[in-house]
Amino acid sequence: MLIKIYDKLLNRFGNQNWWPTTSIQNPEFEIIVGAILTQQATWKNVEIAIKNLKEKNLIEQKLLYNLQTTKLEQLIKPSGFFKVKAKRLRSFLKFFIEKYDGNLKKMFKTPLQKLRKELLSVHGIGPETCDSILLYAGNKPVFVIDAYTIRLCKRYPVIGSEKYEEVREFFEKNLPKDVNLFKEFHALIVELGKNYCKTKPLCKKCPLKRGCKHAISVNNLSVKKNERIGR
DNA sequence: ACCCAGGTGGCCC
DNA sequence: GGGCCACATGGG
Repeated sequence: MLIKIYDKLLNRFGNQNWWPTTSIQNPEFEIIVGAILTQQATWKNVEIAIKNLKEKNLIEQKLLYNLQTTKLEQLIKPSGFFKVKAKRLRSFLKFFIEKYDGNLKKMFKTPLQKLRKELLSVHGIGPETCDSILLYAGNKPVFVIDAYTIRLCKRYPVIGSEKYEEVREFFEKNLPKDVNLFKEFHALIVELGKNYCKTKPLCKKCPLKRGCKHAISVNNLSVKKNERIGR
């Protein structure tokens, strides 16, 4: 059933090729930085912040950790919540450097569930950021759940849960264990959410709406006016 | 002038 | 366990 939704979304929106990176020398690390910076922010703003870091060649674990906090704050300012995010980046870097010597291969060699627990215990890394790191930087078969996915579950009650862990397990158990599929599916759900699942009623072209040419049987995925998700 | 974004932690009950 | 709040910039 989930794979059917995936097909509809892929057919409608096309391949998203997540995670977007520009770095050739340290793309996985850039993904981790982006995963923290994109918390409750638009990707456009995160791109500016990453560009600022990149211009100073700071997409590198130890260089970034050695940077003064106030300097870091100024560079990531466009991504919003900049003081909080500077602190969160530094908590991750402290963990990453002290525990794994800033070595990505070493970190991702850790047994998945153990690493997941470690990441979740880092200040500022919650379930979505943690799983984004595991999936997109570490290529681990972990499905990323976000506010859009929860929204989808509310309106398409195949899962019967709106709790992060339960929804994640449902997706992981009911899809082929395919990292690239996980990457694309999550990206497509975000694309759907950005286009159709916000406060406005669903557009006629929504692939999850009845009557649409890509329709599946979903009653109503629209969000009530003034409904707030994720806070 | 609102409202929102690829969340998270703290505090309260 | 759930409900509310702060955090902050840039775009619609």
